[in-house]
This record gives sequence, structure tokens and C-alpha cells, in this order.
Amino acid sequence: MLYAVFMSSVLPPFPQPQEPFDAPQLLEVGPAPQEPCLRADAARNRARLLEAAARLIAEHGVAGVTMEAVAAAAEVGKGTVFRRFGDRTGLLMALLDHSSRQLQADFLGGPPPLGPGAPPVDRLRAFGVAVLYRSAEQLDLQLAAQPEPTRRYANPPIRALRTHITMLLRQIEPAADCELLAQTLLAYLDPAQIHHLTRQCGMPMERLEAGWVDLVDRVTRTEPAR
Amino acid sequence: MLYAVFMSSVLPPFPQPQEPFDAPQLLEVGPAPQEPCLRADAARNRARLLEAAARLIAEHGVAGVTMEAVAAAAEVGKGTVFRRFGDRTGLLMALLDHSSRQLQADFLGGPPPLGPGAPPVDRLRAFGVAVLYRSAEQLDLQLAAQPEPTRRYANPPIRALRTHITMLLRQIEPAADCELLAQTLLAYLDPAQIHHLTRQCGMPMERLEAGWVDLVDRVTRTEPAR
DNA sequence: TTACGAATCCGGACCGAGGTCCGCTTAATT
DNA sequence: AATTAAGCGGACCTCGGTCCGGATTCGTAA
Repeated sequence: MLYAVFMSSVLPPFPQPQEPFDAPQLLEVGPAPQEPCLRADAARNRARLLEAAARLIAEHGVAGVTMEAVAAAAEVGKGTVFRRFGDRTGLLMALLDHSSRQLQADFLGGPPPLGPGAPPVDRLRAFGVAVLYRSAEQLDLQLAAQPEPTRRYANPPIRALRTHITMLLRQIEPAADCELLAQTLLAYLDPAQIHHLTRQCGMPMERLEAGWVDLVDRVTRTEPAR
Repeated sequence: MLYAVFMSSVLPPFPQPQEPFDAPQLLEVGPAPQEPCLRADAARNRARLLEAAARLIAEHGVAGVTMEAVAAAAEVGKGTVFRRFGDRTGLLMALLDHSSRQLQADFLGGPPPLGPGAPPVDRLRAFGVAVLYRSAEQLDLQLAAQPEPTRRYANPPIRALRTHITMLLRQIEPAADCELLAQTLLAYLDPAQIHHLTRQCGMPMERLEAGWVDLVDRVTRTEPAR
């Protein structure tokens, strides 16, 4: 499983799902994993680094993923790690890359209700549940990969999620401020929040799931006729 | 203004607002600023540290607030800073303490619509707007004071806000899962989100404000009769 | 008021980890 | 083979956080 994680990041761009009828053109589904073409040694080192990082996580948890440790485990210089991934957050996000793309493929081109074909509200409900459980599975990594507050909402994977929610909302509530509503809905799915509610407050996932469905209902309920 | 910030933190506990009729007993409004009584030298150093930190912010921005710099500016050992505030986040939160307490006093015992006396929905609307503008004013500090994801929702000031929202919600929608709704509403007011929307997306505060009111409406709108 | 003991606090040396830098090496190109 | 752009590595810096021997403060009792 972790193998898939780092292997995927070495593969060419990303198998574009057959263009779904309502896929927004502005949503760049596959920002080339890296600068179009990596020099041979660079690509090799990148793969080794991701593999090493995954191994370290498996053995010592996310906390064990030190930039120096990763470099050492990959038998590579420290500078190389930073050159490739920018910073620790970048490395951890690269580890999540595979799962991000999978999710993205699912809601852009997968089967309903997540994918196109189902009514927008159903897709929205399914989307939240999917994100919820995905985050719950990789909570530690997701938390560790969270960038500093200033960049939290600016990274590509998050933007993709938000764009998708926005698009669905526009189909449901065209009159509303869909950007803001999307932001709100997305905030409900924040890994940090999930962590707090489940691990610190002891809520079961079922309750979070119900909460999402309820929230979607409330948010997409148009002004009752009067 | 910044003077008030650190001065307040030296003052005794906190002037309890006259007990409002609906103040939740569980909400500890004034967690004694520190262990009840500080040794004379400790208190003095604490004040000097907060003063030094405020000065550094004024001169070099939040980024200039290095633990060593603060210690040096306060003419105090580095260990003292950590002993008193735990970590950098603790120091920055202490700087926000005054404003936190002010806000808390306002919505617990101040005049309506923020304080008790107005209908819960109005209080909720006013609450959001107040938090919104307060965060906008101190954005840099708020962002810097944000603890790592694992503790983001666990610190006292945030808990106080959430408790208040929860209480208001319970008066409005007793049947709903008010904890989760409160969490969602609170997320809308997250400084990181405000930062992203205003500074990175260029939204004017008026739009955020309208978004809050709209969100409250949607969330508190009971199931339309059918 | 002074003496004294103990709890508290102070300070700065020390450590680890993230991030930068720059001279050297290596892969692609012609 | 020569040229050049990209990559590499590890020394180096900064900063947050820890630790512990020594100094201060404060309650208590003479």
C-alpha cells in the first residue's frame, strides 16, 4: 500500500479520466507531478527519497520522518531532499499525492454518486463522506503534512477539492455565494478538525458522517417559501 | 494599544462581568492568567517579556519575535521565556490574551446584540461579525499564534468561543447536533481562512461578513414545513 | 526583625531539526 | 569531446526547546 504511494509519484503525469461531461475546465486535474521532465539521476533520487520516507513512517511514525533521516535512508545528500520537495511539508504532501489523485479521479470521473451522473446534492454528500474517511485513514500523515496557516488553503490538492465543491454548489444553489459556502464545507473536512473531534472529543466517525449530511442539507436548503 | 495588551496580562485574574442570565456555568471565563500567584521576580519578568515581545512586533513584525530576541530585549535568560510561556505559541497567545478576554466579556456580559438580551440568532450574527473583525485586525499575530494542527482546537480561547456558539445554537436549534454545527461555524471564523480569503483571494471584509450572516441563516433554518 | 530552609525561579550552555549555500559532479546536447 | 545546464552533498546557520547548577524569594519561627 505504501509502496503504491511512492511508486505513483514516479509514474508519468496522471491517467486522465475520460473527460466527464461536467468536469470544470479550470480544474487542472494533473499538475505535472514535477517539472515536466526530471533528469535521470534526479528522478531516481526522488523515488528513493519517497521510498525511504514511506519506510521511515512505517517504522517510526510520522515523527520519525526527519529530513536528515530521510536523506540518510535514501543514501542521498540533505540538500537533495530540499531541492526536490522544497520543505518537509512538500515531502509529506508528495507522499499523499497518490491518494489525492485517486480521490480526484473518483469524483471527477468515477462511478456515481461520487462521480458524474448522480444529482449534485448526492455527489456532494458522497464527496464529504469519501474525504472524511480518507482523512481518517491517514490522519497522522495528513496532520503532519498540513502547511503553516498562511499556506493552508493555497496548495493544489486543497484547491482541487474546493473547486469541486464550488462547482457542485453552483449547480444546487446558483444564487448563493458558492465560494464561501464551499470554503465552509471544506473546513468541516479539515483533518485537524477530524482529529480533534474523533481523538480528542471521542466522537465516532458515524456522527461526523451524519453531521456532514446534515450540514449539506442545511446549507443547500433554499429559502423556504413564505 | 499594544501596551494594554501586555499590561492586562499582569493584572489580577479578570473582572468577572456581572453574571448574565444565560452564561453557561461550564464556561470558565477567567482561567487565572497563570498559577494563582507568581513569585515577585517571576511576575516582573513575565511583564518585561510581554512588553519586549510587543515592542519587537511593533518594530520588526511577528517574524521578529524570536524567543532569543525576546529574552534579550527583556534582559532575561532564554530559559525564563520558556518556563513562563511554554513555547512560542504560548507567548504569542499571551499577547492576544487581553483582546480575547475583552471579546469574551463582551459576548458574555456586554450590551446586546452581542451580549445577553437579544434573541440568540441576533447574538450569533453579531458574534461572528465581532470575531471576524477582531481577527482581521490582528491577523498576523493570530496566524503566528496558531498552534500546530494537533492542538488547534484545544486551547482555552477557542474553546470559549465554541462553547458560546454551542450555547446559542442550542437555544435556536435544540434538535440539531449543536457541537458539530458550532465547530463548523467556528471554522468559518478561522484566522487562516480569513487570511486566505482576504489577502490571497482579495475578498473584501464586507463579503465575508455577508457570508457569515448567510451561513447563520442557512444553518439555523429549521426544516421547512412540507 | 532576623535567620533559615525549601520551593521556586533564573540563565545560558547545549541539542536537534529545518533550511540555505556554494563549489563540485554528472547527465543531456551538439 | 566539449559545452552547459541541472543536480548533488554536506558544511553551516538559525531557532525552538531542554536541562541543571546556582541564585532568589518567601513562609516560618526564633
